[in-house]
Amino acid sequence: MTISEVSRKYGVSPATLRYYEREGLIPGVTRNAGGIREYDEAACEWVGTIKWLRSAGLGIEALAEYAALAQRGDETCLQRRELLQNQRVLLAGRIEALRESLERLDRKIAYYETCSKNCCD
Amino acid sequence: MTISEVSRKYGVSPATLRYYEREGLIPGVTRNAGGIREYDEAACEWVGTIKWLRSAGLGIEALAEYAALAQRGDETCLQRRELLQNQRVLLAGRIEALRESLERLDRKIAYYETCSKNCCD
DNA sequence: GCTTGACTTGAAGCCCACTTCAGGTGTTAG
DNA sequence: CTAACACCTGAAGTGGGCTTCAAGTCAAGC
Repeated sequence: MTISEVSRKYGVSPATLRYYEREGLIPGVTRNAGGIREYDEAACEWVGTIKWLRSAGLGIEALAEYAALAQRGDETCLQRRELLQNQRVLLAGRIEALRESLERLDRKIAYYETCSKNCCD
Repeated sequence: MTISEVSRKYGVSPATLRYYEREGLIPGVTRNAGGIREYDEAACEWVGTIKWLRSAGLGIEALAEYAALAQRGDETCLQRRELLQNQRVLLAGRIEALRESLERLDRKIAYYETCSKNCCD
């Protein structure tokens, strides 16, 4: 697959794909004779994985670490699991904080609905 | 209250308080004879409100708009409510997306726990 | 042979939300 | 008198995560 095909498939811009690769997030992207990127099945799936791990809040650095571990093979399974577990804790915390903010926002909106002056804060 | 007192009370740095004020987020901060900021009760409470609205995901621009509306008085109640309702929708969407990512992350971690090769993605 | 279009690279730019800096003022303590 | 300290200002810098730019390469079509 070419970069533009992968781009279309996952909704990630070519520039971002190049950026991810530079940062070591997508192992195994090769070049053809003319120097053009060639994404094989595995590289392509990495893009998908990275995309959703990004949406789970993992930063570029954490993903680079994860990708580096994955490249070292099965012996790093435990470390990768730990990495994801740490990220899971962070994510759960963020969600909980947002959930509380949402509740508070709902209470404030409710006050605005019984619009008696400046309401709660 | 001085800036450093407000800073301590809400855990917001003096630099950030000045920044917020510059951006119009904290109406009604006055200066004493020497030009030093004087936060009255209302200004102080604004800081608290802004702090949690920030944590609810409102950006500086939205907060500036909100503050501007609030300064125009009770007649802007409806607009403020709508602003908050729009932000509520955004926040709920973000939470839902994160919740889905968390579930997916949990599934991936579970696969790592029955560690048979590279697991799901 | 020449243009077109998709690709390449390194470097610079951008947005957001601050943070840091440089230089200055005003009040208080010794 | 001066040193310390908390404050002030405008401007520049930072970090994360891209995005844009400039300049170049290559294969295909006319």
